Amino acid sequence: MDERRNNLLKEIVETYIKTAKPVGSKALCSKFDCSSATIRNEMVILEDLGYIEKNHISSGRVPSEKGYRYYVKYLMEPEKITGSDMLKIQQIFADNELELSDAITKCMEIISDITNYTSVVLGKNSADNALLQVNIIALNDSQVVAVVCTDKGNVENKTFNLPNTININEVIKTSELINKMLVGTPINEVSIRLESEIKPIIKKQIRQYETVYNIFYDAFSDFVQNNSNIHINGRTKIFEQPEYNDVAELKRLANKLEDIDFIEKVSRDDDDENEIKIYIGDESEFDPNVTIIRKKYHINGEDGTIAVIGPKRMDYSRIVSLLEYVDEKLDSRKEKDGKD
Amino acid sequence: MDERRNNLLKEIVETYIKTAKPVGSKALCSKFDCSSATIRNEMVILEDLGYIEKNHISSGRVPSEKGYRYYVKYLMEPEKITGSDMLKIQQIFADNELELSDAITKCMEIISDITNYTSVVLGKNSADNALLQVNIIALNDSQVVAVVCTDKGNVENKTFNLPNTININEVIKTSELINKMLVGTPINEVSIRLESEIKPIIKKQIRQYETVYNIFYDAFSDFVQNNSNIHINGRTKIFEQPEYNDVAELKRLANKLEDIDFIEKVSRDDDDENEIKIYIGDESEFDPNVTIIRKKYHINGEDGTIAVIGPKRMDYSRIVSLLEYVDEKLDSRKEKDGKD
DNA sequence: TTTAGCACTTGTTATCCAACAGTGCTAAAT
DNA sequence: ATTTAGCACTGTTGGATAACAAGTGCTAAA
Repeated sequence: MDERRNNLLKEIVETYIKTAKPVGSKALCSKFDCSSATIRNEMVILEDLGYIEKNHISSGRVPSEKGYRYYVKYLMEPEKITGSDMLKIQQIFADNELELSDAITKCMEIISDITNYTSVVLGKNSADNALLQVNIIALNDSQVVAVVCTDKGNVENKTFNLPNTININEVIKTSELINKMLVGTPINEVSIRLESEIKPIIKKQIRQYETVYNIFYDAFSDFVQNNSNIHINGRTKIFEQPEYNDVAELKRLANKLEDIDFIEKVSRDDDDENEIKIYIGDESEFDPNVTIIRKKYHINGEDGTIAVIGPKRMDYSRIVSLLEYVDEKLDSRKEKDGKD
Repeated sequence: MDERRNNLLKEIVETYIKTAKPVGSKALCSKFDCSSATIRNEMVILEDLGYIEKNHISSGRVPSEKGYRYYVKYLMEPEKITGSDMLKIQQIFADNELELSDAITKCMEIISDITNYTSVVLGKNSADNALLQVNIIALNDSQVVAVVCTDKGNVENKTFNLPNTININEVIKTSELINKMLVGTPINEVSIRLESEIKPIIKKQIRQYETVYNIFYDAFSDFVQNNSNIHINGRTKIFEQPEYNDVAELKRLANKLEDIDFIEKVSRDDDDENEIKIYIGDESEFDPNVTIIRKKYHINGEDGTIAVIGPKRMDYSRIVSLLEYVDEKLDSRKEKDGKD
């Protein structure tokens, strides 16, 4: 790939990102100071290499996924954030009373707003939380609330109806047992130890131990489920992108964005690396028609993910710059708040 | 309106509900044992009265909002729920361990599923809840979590950073004081009694009583704010309705269903009456292109609203029957659980 | 290696046409 | 007084066709 060919691909990708229309040879000659025929010759090569595609035999060229990937890897230049975008984000972080997770969510709302993409924040990942305390509160003689609290201060609660064959005291005793034995256990391991350590003990003491066991089992599994708090912003913003301008695709995407499993998959990043990651269409397992740009954050002991969902024709450099800027601002917050 | 005319309108509305296509005169003659011309003559009158409309001069007739309203008020007959629908709802209520609000939500999920409409549940209005217990859990020596629980089983929590001039034990003592004196107080009156009864006492015992007082004050006011929990089910189900089968309308509706203000307006029913209410299109202030069917529930001291959002061409009698059936099942639950 | 020129392909748009569904109206029939 | 058959009229729909725009590939000359 000589320089002109690189520049040509870069130009094609960037014009397509801007216009959403296939890029023809004529439109490019002025930029490269040559005739459209020359451009066409080069285009044939880029097409043979798989970086660009045609919709039909006589249409302009559109970047392929491979083309986007190449662009992102080698050609893309960091974009300078505009003053007004910067200002909006700065204002959020200027408000020191705003809790960190709220600030992050607000940032992503802004990003959705100014870019017309959808964004996701996965915060308060309770994976590294440990059990601090479980309380049983009796509402009346047949209903109890189980309140689970972790060392990071995450709290979840669940109400249960007790069959009248079970005495509330038995439930309370079991909770005391858990508080004695399992405090400090990572929250997602509690269920296992509940079975291996608590169950055998209460088996000897409580007749209907299975039911009591289930109460706690449910309470904890509920916790693990509920506590990955995900915020999705501008769910309908992405609908404004021209690629989704037909009914079938719109419905498909709407369903996808409603699907909590999809959103979770998008925002869950088990990798250790901290840099920005880009998933383009079918290349990833997410969705053939979207690109996802994702960044982990780790700040004051709380970690999570921020992600942007847009079309494959996404403004890569802008989003990368914005996410990096948010991250930078997060770092500055770290110095202020950080105690651990 | 003589009987035949009523029957004709009923037939038109019901066929349109079923087919979503304008109803012509020919299709109706067999049902009324007369010629299409006779039907047409009647149709002209129904149109003059404003009950039906034409899309264009030579199209079949479509019910107007006034027509739907008349149908709902005078013509609609209760529909018998099918066995399988009934079974699905029964199964939910059969599970006695399921908390009431979860059961209601599950019901509405089912209804969304089988009808292809969107549904909303507004539950746990804590207005008439009373304080049951407040717990202070120490995370470390500078952070505590205050967990507030009401007699109806609603729980909220809030984390506080303690200035190091305050001893955690002072906070815990205050919580014990509250638990002794204010249990049973309606949750929205707690703040007042906190000031008039608790504050004077801790003033004598704690040097920085103002800060401690503020912690509890914040925790309780937070509670009152946070507790209207809304569930929306099958947000994209309604997209399958043919009336929304074009891009612009689809986007409009999607935006509306994302708008929390809209959803809140839909589900908040300040009226005292308990019967099912039906809001048809522009007739109400909600949205020109949807019908909302809504029912309040009041069960074991917890009250809320269930609502279904569909096209104006909604299957009114089916939804009314389903909502009534859910309500009936809720009542049966009342007898089992209810002790207050 | 570049370029002008040209034939060719495809999508888009407009127009026309016929088939169709359904109406309103009139005049005759019941 | 109702009902109905008949007919003219009016939009909708779908297919065919033509004109046009955008853009390509290829060839031959610069």
